[in-house]
Amino acid sequence: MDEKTIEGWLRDGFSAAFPENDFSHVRALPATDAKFGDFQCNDALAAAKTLRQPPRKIAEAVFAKLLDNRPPFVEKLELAGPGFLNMTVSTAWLASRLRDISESPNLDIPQVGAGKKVVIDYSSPNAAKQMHIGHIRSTVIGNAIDRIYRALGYDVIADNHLGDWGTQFGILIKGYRECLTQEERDNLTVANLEKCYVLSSSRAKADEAWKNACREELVRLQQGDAEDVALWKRFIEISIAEFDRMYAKLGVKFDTYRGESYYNPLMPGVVDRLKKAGLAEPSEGALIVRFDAEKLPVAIVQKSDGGFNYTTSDIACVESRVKDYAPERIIYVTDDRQQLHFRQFFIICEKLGYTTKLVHVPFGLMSYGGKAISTREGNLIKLDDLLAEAVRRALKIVQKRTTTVDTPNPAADQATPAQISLAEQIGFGAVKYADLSHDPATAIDFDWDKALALEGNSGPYLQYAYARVCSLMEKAAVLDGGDGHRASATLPGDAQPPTTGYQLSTPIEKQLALQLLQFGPTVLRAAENYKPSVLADYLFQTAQMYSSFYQRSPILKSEPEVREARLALCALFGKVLAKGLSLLGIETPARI
RNA sequence: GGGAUAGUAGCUCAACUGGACAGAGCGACGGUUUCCUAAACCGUAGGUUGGGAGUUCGAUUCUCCCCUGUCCCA
Repeated sequence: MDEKTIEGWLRDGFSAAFPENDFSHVRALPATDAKFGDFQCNDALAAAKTLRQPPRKIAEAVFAKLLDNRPPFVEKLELAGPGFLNMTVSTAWLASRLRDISESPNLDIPQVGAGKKVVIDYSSPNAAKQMHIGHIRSTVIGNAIDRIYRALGYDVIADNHLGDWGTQFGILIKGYRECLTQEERDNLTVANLEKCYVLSSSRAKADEAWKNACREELVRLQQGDAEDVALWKRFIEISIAEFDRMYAKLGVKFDTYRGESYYNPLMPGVVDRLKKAGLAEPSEGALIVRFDAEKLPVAIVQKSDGGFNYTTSDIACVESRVKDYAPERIIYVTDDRQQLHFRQFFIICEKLGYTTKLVHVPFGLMSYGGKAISTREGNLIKLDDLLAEAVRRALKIVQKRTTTVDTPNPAADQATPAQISLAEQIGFGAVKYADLSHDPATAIDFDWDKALALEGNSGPYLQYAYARVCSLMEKAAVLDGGDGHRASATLPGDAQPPTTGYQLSTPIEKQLALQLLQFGPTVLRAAENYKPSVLADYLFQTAQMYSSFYQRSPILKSEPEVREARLALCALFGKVLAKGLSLLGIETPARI
């Protein structure tokens, strides 16, 4: 038994009491209330069902075994209520655990993904359209899952499944030729593409000849007409450049941009395999897959006009990814309207013999004013505009705060580059956190003030907590006779464990220490549940705890030993906070 | 019509997958700056977890039936 793990001891206790059963799942959870101790184990209660015995009796049996074998660092073990096992650990043990975390290169995040590959499919906007607030969720949630999986040691391939193929390109090419000025064509932007699409498609609705012309362009494109293909490529390039501009602001990076067009040539092969496997059958001129056993509606894999659809292209996509990457799992982050579609094509993949774990992470669609976001509703807010407003709001506060401190001349309406950069870190952080702090499943009705909250449970609250830690470290270094640079070396890099040890001399310090121990397990839980919100919530709670501690406990002015110990605790908190925020894609400026 | 998903404080959300008295933020009210950044901290008020039944030591969580919203399929 690893003498540092409570869980090893607990599992041994359970196994000793009930040798027939498997207790590898037994866990020590943080106590729900400090009055119960530091940790609690509920598994004796949970075992009541499988062991068919009263929970209290099971707990008593385990309790006896645990007492026989109690490691020194468990100061107290109590049996409570219907069968809770409550534990109190020694401060020395806690201190040594803090030291472990502090010295661990990944802050004790379990490396469960080592040697495993995972593809994460997210963001996936449509080409030739500007990104709007509805795109935040897939991008930001997907990116956080991406970062979290990397932190767990997974080899992640972030894939942007662009909507770069389909009927809209006939309309676009026709629109490009007829609806734009020469100048607009020469300096083509996504905004202009969007404009000519709107003009062309509305014209197509009213004008049959126009509609046919669009269709003809599409056919030419599909048949590989050099001119149309060149145009299409240009549209895609311009679109990707524009997306990348947004991704740069959001700190998002993809490994590949394999859009729908990439899989287009593979679709006939998919249909062949479906037929051979006996999964697809003809119906009313189309080719369908039935899901009688699963009680799901049929999926069309080839339309009566010979065209394919999403089910087919997504199967082709799985085949392609399995072949190229051999991932252990593929994660799709899309809105929840697509749940049926995913369920269907996951089943098909399974029947085709693919063993790769396929996961759909559905999120609630973002609405605005209670209505779906669409051009037609006239409620479409461009992502660019949202981010600009976020920076504007953050800048207002940044200027108010920093003008007095740094720049004696407040006349400047013009923000300095440093102020703008800071406002971006804060504003973008606020936007991301507003989304990530919610369970992906909840639908969000967009609200400027909520999306850009700067107080309370918000991104800036966490950034502020971090900046205060940095400031504290800097002052400590100065007081120690240094030049103030030690702080930047201390954070976010290496928090030096105190020579005197983490003392944890007050209850709040012990609480904070216990909370910091939960960082690794929390990151794992966030990954297992595909919920960055689990991590966001943890970070907020931790920061609250820290702020409370910071408020009531003098640090720099304490006695040398206490001072050193508290500084170390603060530094470790800072490291955990910075790491956690980085996993959410939120930056941590040292000053704010 | 079938299915998915949600319903928790005035508002926005949590609740570690069945655990101890359901917790935060915002808003409201009241406090805290000769003191390490007040974007902070402390306190008060606010709940029949949509309704009803069931399963068991124990239900916001699981099952069934209603009600309401959103979405998907034909």
